[in-house]
Amino acid sequence: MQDLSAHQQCGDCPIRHRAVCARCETDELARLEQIKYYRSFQAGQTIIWSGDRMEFVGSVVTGIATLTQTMEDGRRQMVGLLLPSDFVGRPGRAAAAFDVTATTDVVMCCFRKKPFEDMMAATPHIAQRLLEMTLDDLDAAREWMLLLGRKTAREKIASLIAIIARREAGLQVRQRKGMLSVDLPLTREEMADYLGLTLETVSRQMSALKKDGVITLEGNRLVRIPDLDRLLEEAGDDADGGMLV
Amino acid sequence: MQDLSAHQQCGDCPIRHRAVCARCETDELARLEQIKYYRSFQAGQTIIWSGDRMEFVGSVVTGIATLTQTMEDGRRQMVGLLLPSDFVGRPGRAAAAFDVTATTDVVMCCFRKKPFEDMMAATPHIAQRLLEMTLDDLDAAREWMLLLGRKTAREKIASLIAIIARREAGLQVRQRKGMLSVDLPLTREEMADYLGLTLETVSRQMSALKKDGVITLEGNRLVRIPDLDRLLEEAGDDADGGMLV
DNA sequence: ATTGCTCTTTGATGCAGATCAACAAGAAAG
DNA sequence: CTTTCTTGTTGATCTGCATCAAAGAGCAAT
Repeated sequence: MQDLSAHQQCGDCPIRHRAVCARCETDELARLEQIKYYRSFQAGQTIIWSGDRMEFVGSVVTGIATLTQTMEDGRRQMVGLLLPSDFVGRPGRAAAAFDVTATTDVVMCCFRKKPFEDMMAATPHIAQRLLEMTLDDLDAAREWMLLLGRKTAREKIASLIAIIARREAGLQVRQRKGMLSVDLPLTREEMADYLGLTLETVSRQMSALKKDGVITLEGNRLVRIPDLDRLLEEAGDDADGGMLV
Repeated sequence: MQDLSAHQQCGDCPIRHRAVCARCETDELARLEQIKYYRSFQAGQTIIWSGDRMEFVGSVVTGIATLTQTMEDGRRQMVGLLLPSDFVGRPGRAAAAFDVTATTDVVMCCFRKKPFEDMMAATPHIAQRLLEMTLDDLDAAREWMLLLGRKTAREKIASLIAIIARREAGLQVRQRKGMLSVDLPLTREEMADYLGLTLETVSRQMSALKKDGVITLEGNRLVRIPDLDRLLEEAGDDADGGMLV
């Protein structure tokens, strides 16, 4: 089920300025354009199985995917949420360490691993950008460790909503005018997997935050945030939300 | 309290082949040698405060340091354990995101940030190695997310011992001949901060693992592991311990 | 030897979140 | 319109770990 029809120009790409190719000059981009190919995945489909040989790396162009780890007895923990422009795969490693699953329909811009590695060795701009993105991912993972290890269920939910709001808002921390609203890209169960909770606890805490006026729900997915500061307070973050750059 | 007397040659450095300089040629090493300087920190001393301007980056040469995050009400979560050869600091970022604290006496090989960044831009070997190390750190952080989000207290303790054993053994997963023993570099409280537990729970689970013959204790710090497979089983990891490379 | 540390162990009790269970609300299929 | 499936909500109960509390063990200083 692959849609290979789209032969988009890199210049028009919606993630051109944020993905691993962000720093590339036009000639470098032209070379990438030659080796790239698009793949589409349906919602629910597994993109990469943990332990499998990785034959490609790539960027999420549209849609949302998750990175998860599963124990033998079935306990699951999501270890990353992949939004458009996020990079998938690890150059220099043969086997995937985590499952990658499409949560919505996903289009990826892929490169076979070997040509990409060669390209990376020859193109410092790609390696530089990948380093920058990896350092960001590492900081995000470490923030998540605080959440998983020390926050209460209520704080976890508030943090998740705040983080998704921040990422959807294009990294603007504050946006006081008008009421923020966030379209949660996750089911209750996926939220639970991300937060280290059960889906019942997620549901209960969502209801509690709604009852206390911290959020409003419109359907199951659309969350409105009347007061972002209030939400951040509930999240237990210091006021600035931890954006340093 | 800085010991600046040691003017070690990079060629003799104990972390020469594993640190950020691992891939450097002799001429590159010579340039690094010119801008490096050593700093010593006493056990318990804070090396970097979260939020402070980072004026230097560097590698742990000897000793053990921790990376921690603290909430306003005092809840703490360790987000990284820094052993010799690990890199501290983030090129391209002005302020530190986490506290770095010396757990034992620590010697660091430091570079002022700006010269190091310049050097990195000019020396692909350094950037390459840093990318590789950062990707490893990211994988480790994600493994830790599974531990924090889904493992029981007993599994957490077993996992910690297994991971430290693996790192101390120089990344050899198995070493069946003779009994493994591990010198825990952490107090019970530090273990608790790392595992998202209280120190009482850590103490209880250590006692339980000892009672069940999974480990033996010699003093408070020295742990002997009669059967590594048994320990890995208790850790809830799949048998291979997750080493992919 | 005694005092005062810090670190660790162990016990008693309480609670946040897991587990078990039932039901509601759409949405898609017949 | 009814059936079935998926997803979410809510209630009742259980339990693993936190919390509160006290005491032991090792070690340095006096």
